[in-house]
Parts: sequence; C-alpha cells; structure tokens
Amino acid sequence: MSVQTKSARASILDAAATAFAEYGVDQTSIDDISRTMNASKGKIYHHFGSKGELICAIVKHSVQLTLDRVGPYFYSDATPSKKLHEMAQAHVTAMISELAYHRVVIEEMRGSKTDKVTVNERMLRSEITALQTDYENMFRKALEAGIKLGQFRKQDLSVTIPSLLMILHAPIYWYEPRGGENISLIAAQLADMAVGAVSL
Amino acid sequence: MSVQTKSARASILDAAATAFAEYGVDQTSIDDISRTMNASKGKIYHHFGSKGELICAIVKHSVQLTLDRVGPYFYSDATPSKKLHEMAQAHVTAMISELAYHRVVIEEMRGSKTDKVTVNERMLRSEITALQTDYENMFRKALEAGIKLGQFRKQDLSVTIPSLLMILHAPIYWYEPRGGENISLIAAQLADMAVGAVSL
Amino acid sequence: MSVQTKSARASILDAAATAFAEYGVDQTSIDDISRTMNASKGKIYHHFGSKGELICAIVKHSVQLTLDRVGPYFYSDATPSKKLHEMAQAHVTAMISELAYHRVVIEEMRGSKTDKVTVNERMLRSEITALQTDYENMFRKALEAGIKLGQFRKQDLSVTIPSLLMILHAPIYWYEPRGGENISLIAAQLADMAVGAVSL
Amino acid sequence: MSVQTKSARASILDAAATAFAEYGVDQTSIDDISRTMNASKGKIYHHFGSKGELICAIVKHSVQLTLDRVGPYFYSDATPSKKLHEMAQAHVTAMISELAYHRVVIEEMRGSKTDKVTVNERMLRSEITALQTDYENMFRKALEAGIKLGQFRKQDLSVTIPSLLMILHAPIYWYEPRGGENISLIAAQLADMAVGAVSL
DNA sequence: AATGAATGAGTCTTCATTCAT
DNA sequence: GATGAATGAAGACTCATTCAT
Repeated sequence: MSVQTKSARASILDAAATAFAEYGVDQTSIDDISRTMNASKGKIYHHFGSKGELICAIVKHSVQLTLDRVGPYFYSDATPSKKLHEMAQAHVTAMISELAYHRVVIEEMRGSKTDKVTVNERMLRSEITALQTDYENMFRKALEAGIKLGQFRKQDLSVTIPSLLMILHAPIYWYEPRGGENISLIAAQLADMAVGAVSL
Repeated sequence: MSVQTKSARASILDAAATAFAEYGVDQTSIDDISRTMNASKGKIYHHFGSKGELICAIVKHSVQLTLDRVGPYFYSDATPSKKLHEMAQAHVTAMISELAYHRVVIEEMRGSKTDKVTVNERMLRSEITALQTDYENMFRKALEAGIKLGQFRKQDLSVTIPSLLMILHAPIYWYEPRGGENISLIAAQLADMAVGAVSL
Repeated sequence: MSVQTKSARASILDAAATAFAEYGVDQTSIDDISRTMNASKGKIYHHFGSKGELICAIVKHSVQLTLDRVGPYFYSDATPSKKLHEMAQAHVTAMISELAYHRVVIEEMRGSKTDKVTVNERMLRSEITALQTDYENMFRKALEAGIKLGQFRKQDLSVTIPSLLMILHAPIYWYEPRGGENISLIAAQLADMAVGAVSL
Repeated sequence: MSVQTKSARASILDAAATAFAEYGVDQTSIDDISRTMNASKGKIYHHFGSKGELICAIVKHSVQLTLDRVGPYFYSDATPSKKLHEMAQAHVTAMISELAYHRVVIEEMRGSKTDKVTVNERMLRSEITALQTDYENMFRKALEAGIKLGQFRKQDLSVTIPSLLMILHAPIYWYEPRGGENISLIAAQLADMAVGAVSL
C-alpha cells in the first residue's frame, strides 16, 4: 500500500529465488538475476555480500516460512495421527505456495560447497541449521508421541524423519503452477501417504 | 575381453561419478576428474564427447543398474503388497550400493540445461527417458494391481509415484558409507514406509 | 578554530595515511578508510574530490613535514659535513615520527598513474613537485658547498642525491613502532652513513 | 639459436616483468600482460596459477640473478673493503641490467598482501625468503670481517644492511635505459658511496 | 554536512573445448 | 590413444564515483 511496493532487499530475494528455482543455483549468474530485475550487479552486492549469502538468505526465508505454517499445528492438542496429518498438509501447502524459495533449499541440501564462505554466510548457515533442527524436532516429538500411544510403528526415527520429509518435499520436483490445480487435494493425499508410512 | 581389469571408459565413469557425487556436477570440472585419475583432460574427451555426454552416461548407468535390481521382483508372482515391498527394498539397496551414480541422477533431475547439447547427448537423453518411463511403469502397474485388489488406497498415481520414489531415494541424501551400517535394515524400514504410504 | 579536537579533513587524512601505509594505496578502498573511521564513504568525498586528491594531500603533507623538520638545519651556519649530518638526522627523525604519511610517498614515487586526474589533483601534484625540488636543492647546495671545501668527494650529484635520500628513507621499509626503540640512535647511525657515503 | 626463441614461460615472465615495472603491479592486469604478448589470458593461467604466483616467479628470478652476479665476488679473497666494493658494483650492475625484474621486487617489498595466497605461492615465497636471507648474509659476513679488521665502523648491522642495500637499489627508481649511459660509472660511484657509508 | 543506495567498468579466475603432436 | 598448450567466453566480485535525500 505504500509507494514502494517492496524493499529492494525483498525484490532481489524474490528475483533470485525465482531464477535459482528455474535454472538451478549454479546455472544462474548474479548477472542473470540483475538482468531480470533491470538493475545492476552492484545493487545486488550492495545488499548481499556474496552469492552464497544471497542463497543463504533465500534458504533461511524458506525454512522460516515453513516453520510459520507448520508450527501452529504442532502446538495443537490433536492426537498424534491427526497432528502429523495436519503438519504434513501444512508442509505441502508451504512447498507449493512459495515454490521458488523451497526449490532452492533442495538444491542446497547437498551443501558441500568447496567455495570459500563469508563470515556472514557462516553465521547465516548456523542460524539455518538451528531452525532446521527445531523443525525436525517438531516431527520427532509428534512421531514419538504416536509411537508411545501405539498409533505409529516402532521405527528408527533417524531414518523415518528425513524420508517422511522427502514425501512432503516431493511437489517441489513436479508441481507446475497452472490455473486449475487443487492444492489442497495434493496436500491431502500426500498427508495421507505420510501418515500411512509411519502407522501400524 | 581385454587384459585390463577395467576399461578406460568404465574408469572414467567411476571417477566422474565419485567426483560429481562428492562436489556436485557443476562444481566439478573435467580437470578435477582427470586429476583424480592421474590422467589428462584429453583422455576423457577421447571417450566422451562432452561433459554433458559424460553425465548422461552416468545417469543411464544408474537407471540401468536400478532397473536390473528391481526388475526381477516386478516380474515375480507375489501379491501387490509383497511385490511393492520387494521392489522398494531392491530400489533402496541399489541406491546405497552404487551411491555415487545415483546421487548424480538426483542432481540432474532438474535437467533444464540451457547449454547446447550434442547430438549424442540428445540421443542418450531420450534413451534415459525411455528407461525411466519403463521403470515408473513397473511401479504404476504394481500399484494399479494393488488398488484393484483393494490392498492399496484409491489415489492419484501421478502424485503417488514420484512421492513414493522420493522415499526410496532418501538415503541418497544422508547415507554415509561407514563400516557398521546394516543396509538391509534400512531397506526394510523404507520398504515398510513405502507400502504403508499407499495401503489402506 | 572549531571546538573539535581535529578537523574532519585532518581525521580523514590520518585514517587514510594509516590505511594506505598498512595495506598499500591500491589495496585500500575508500570504503576501507571510511570503515576505519566509522563514517560513510560520502563523507570522504565531501572533503576530497577523488582518491587521487586524497593521496596527493597525504603526499604533500608528508613533504611539508619533512621540509619543516629539515629546513632549519639547512639554514644554519654549520660546516657542510655537520650540516649534512644534521639534515640527515632530521630527515630520518621525520620518517620515523610520521611513518604512515611517508610510507605513502614511497609508494607513489612511481607516480605514473594512467588514470584520469582531476584538475585539483594536477595542481596539487605540481605543488608537490615544487616542494620536492626545493627539498632536493637544499641537499644539492649542502653537497656542493662540501665539495668546494674539499670535505666531500667530487661526484655526479644527480646520482648522489637520490641515492643519499634512499638511505634516509630506509626506515620506512623496516621500522616498526615498538616500545623500546631509540629513534635518535637510528637517526645518528643513518646520518653517519650518509655523511660517510659522500665524504673523502 | 633454436627455432623457438624462448619458452612460453619465459616470454610470459618477461612481458609481465616489463609491464609490472612500467605501470606497477596493482595497476597492471593479467589482461594487460596478455595483450602485450598477443596471447590469451588463459595462456598465462596455464603457466602460472595466479597473479600472485606470477609475481613471485618474477621476484625469485630477480633474486637469483642478483645472487648469481654478486656471489662470485663474495667468495673471492679480496680485503673486506675491496670485496664490499666489488659486491656493490655487481649489485648495481644487476639492478640496471635486468631493470624490470628488480623493479617488481621493490614494489613487493611491502609485501603485506591481504589477498588469499595459493599453496604454490606460499612455497615460492619461502624459497624467496631463503634466497634473500642468504644474500643478506653475504653482506653481513663481509661487513663483520671489515669491522674486525678495523676497516669499517662498529655499527648496528641490522640497520646498516638494509640501508646499504637501499643505496644499491637506488638506480631502480631513476635509471632510464638510454643509449649513452655508462653503467659502470654509475656502479662505481654507488659502490664508492656504499663503502664510504660503512668505513671509518 | 552527511548518508546510503546505485552504477558500470574493470579484475581475477575458471573451465569446457579444440588442436597439434 | 593420449597429452599439454591454448583459447574464449563467462562468472564472481570490487570499487571509484555519483546522486537523491
């Protein structure tokens, strides 16, 4: 509603996320991003110290968005089964709603990176790791509660959790935003699968 | 046929897959690969027309390996549930057994590639797509059979199949070849999850 | 005239000289300087039209400081030998006392500079050249007087003068301001060397 | 006499030294160098891993050349005074004969360098330091011998040596290769100054 | 006076690819 | 078959400078 629609920083973040999601992080140059924004490379470097920091900012935003959507369901009083189902649905909805941001995360999951990292980047990375740990812990607790109640199979959670999250990440790979798609149908089916995957 | 333990081609393929898996396809130069082989860049270009062809060869090999491991279970007489379980186990075993090759595939799933592609590469790519389609069809048929028999939930298979495969791909992201790990335990648990995800 | 301890201009000059001396003129950005001052880049550009002008101001200050220290001894009535010794001592003392400023001068002795120069900068440069010529002439006259009196060897002064000044500049390269160093000892020894270098 | 006048490596070294000497190390880009050679930037990077390594190679060559010229006089049986005079003359001759290479050394004497250094570069640097230490030790021993014999003043050699070398380096700053200049005259005068600077 | 955003030209470096030997 | 030299295009990053506020 203000005169400037969005802060420069946010615009860059959006443009970068979109480009990275479309062509891949490594295949997208800072020049590419600045070109799509009709801005100079310098502008990007004024706001982000390096390509790595830009990527981290996107990843952090993605994780934060997911946490914001899923968190409320974790803190509800539902039974483990229902809670997991709701969390899963929220996760899938997040994936689809801000597709570009979350696609970048997946690409960075390998995260090896021989490149030199800025000090800022290292800080961002540890913040991200903390958020991700928090996030995984929500699923861990939900699963543990379900196991204790006999709703879920006894299982090695260090295997279960990442695999469960893979199901919920799946739309990242194939979802194409068209007009007619019904997001909640997809979310529902994937949540069914997720719950089924761990239930007795 | 030759006296050598392994053909030059296979050695290159192995070295490339290992390097690509470790550092990422885009972060690994042809020079890097040749260096790990104590060979020259030229040698690689003798056997593969371009970096793209090299990648495709790795991907094709990966798909073929998976097909070889999973196929026999598809062609068995087991009930859909058991068949899916066996196929899933075989898939996970493949992932872990030739980790490097399969990791490359994941990275190339985006596959956009703005770069110019060789004629050879285009051919390889369509062969790969054909193999992958065959592979997915095995799962499709197994699932359809299970749905018909009422063992599996009615569901949108175009959502189910890629999501199911995501579970089975999961170890690619976190498996680290250490001494003591029990591959079959992991395969069993993931197969359980896969079957659970689609069952009533 | 103002209440401030030091004018903004002088603060910038000090910070710049220090940074230039430490990291080298070309390796120090205007940003680096402003950062060490906890000020903005713009502030520097308010007081100095360009990086070149800033450098020139430092150089001019350095030359002026040296002239101020050495001049009085030139205008004394001492014998050429004694006069040269005193001038040399004063020069070395200057070098060590305002190390940073004089280090910048050395770096700029090449002074080629392909870059475009401001009008201001051109003016500053000719003022500097004039001061430097004055300075060298003091040594020239002292040496000529000594030669005439038979205290100094007959020699090509266009070779002698710059070489003599090199001895006196030497501390710039290796002097490190520590606690216990005795500046006057160093100055005395170098002055001995300078006089010895030209004497019969 | 062979068909190729000079190795690619040596050509690059020469072109780089010339350009660095003329415009300064920081003001000369790798592009500049390759342009003067009618070659591609890539060629330079094929032979030298980084700009830093290229500079080091030049410096090392410079030090080696000087050592080769001065060494023989150090190992002669002359009296300290005569020996120092001969060494000084040889040093000056070296400076003037391969002016470009030695000019680069002077610029690098500050040597701070915030830039990241290659492993190769670090190795080169320590080799250079070793050579330079050897070189300074030749002067140190010659001076100590002269002091013991009462030909040279008692003095702080850690001050004397670098200052003495500054005199001998001086031509680097002002020598311009013209037709008629008499190198040996300059060398003789500077050697006189050097010996005078340390003698009783 | 001072600030912070923005620019654009330039710099070092990398790398897939080609080619003569 | 294999090698090492060479190329050219691109990419990440820097920085002096300008300008609106």
